[in-house]
Amino acid sequence: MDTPASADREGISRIERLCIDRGLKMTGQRRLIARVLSDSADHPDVEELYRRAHARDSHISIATVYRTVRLLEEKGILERRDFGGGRARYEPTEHGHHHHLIDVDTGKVIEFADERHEALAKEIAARLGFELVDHRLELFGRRFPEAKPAAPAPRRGGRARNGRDQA
Amino acid sequence: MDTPASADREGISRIERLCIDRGLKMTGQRRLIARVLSDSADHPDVEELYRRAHARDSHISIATVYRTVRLLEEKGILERRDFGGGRARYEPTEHGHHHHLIDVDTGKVIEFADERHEALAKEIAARLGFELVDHRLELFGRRFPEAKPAAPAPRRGGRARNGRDQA
DNA sequence: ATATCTGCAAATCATTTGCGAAACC
DNA sequence: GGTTTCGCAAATGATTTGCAGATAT
Repeated sequence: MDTPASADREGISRIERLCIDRGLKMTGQRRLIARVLSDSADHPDVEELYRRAHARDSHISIATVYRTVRLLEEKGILERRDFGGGRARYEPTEHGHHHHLIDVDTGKVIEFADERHEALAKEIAARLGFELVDHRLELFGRRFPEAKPAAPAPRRGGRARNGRDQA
Repeated sequence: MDTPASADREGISRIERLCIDRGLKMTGQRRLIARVLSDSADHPDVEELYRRAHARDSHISIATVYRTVRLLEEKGILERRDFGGGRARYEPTEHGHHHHLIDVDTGKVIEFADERHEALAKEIAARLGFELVDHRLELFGRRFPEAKPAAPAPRRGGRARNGRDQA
């Protein structure tokens, strides 16, 4: 038997632990969202988080997911990302400074870190007269040998439009 | 007398030239927006472009600015940027691959280019099994010696919220 | 002439928020 | 028990769009 990353034997998920440590009031829905987050290895948007949470307990509303995700971001437990596509995506704060490579065909996100890049960024900022507070690097790439299956341009109504489209 | 970058003696602005070259129908409002863009050295958002255009001719609507800016982006004349703050910002396509340093206190954007970074990005993508299609690097920094004047957190209603706030 | 563009207002979309009811410490 | 959170629906803010009239080629 393997215990999911979320809980050790019906216990407390990693994210829930962090919430408790910061003194957050743990409601059922927060516990649920924490568990969903702990089980997620990807970078879901709010809609997706809601879907996953709703699947486990349909008594949760998307407004609560929005509120919780924002709260956790303010508490430094989550980080908001914008990869284009008009929706914010979230990932747990943790693993040191890393960056993202977005597969332009599938929208999949791959994480990576690179020491040389960290040093270079700091150096560039200094050259311009700034102390580096933060930085982000996003690579958009295509899997090496392959013909892409010609993705249809979605162009859906309303707002939402950004550098590139998401999956 | 110096001629503004937009037009050589009542003539055609740089951006308008590009529009004509791509065979766009040149209406008065497009000509105006083209001129405003040609005169802008910064990275204005649509609201700001509308303000600048409206100042020259109040017979223009913001819907037209949105439509034009999108058209020019599709034609490869403009590039859309997202520096956080919930509004897209635009800059003319031109000067080779460059990146941005955002002053976290003022929201000002400084452009820079760095050969070593270009090479490094390509190398990282390759290491991960991808051909680099595009990439973006954004540095967030604070001017070197100085105490920041403690900016109040805006937190305005509605949507709009991103990594960092804009100026 | 005629296909395209513009203005206006209404529609969308992601996200936030007011309010009374329910839950946590 | 009092404060905080929740669900719902309505409000927001950025952006898009339908439609009738105005325009560029």
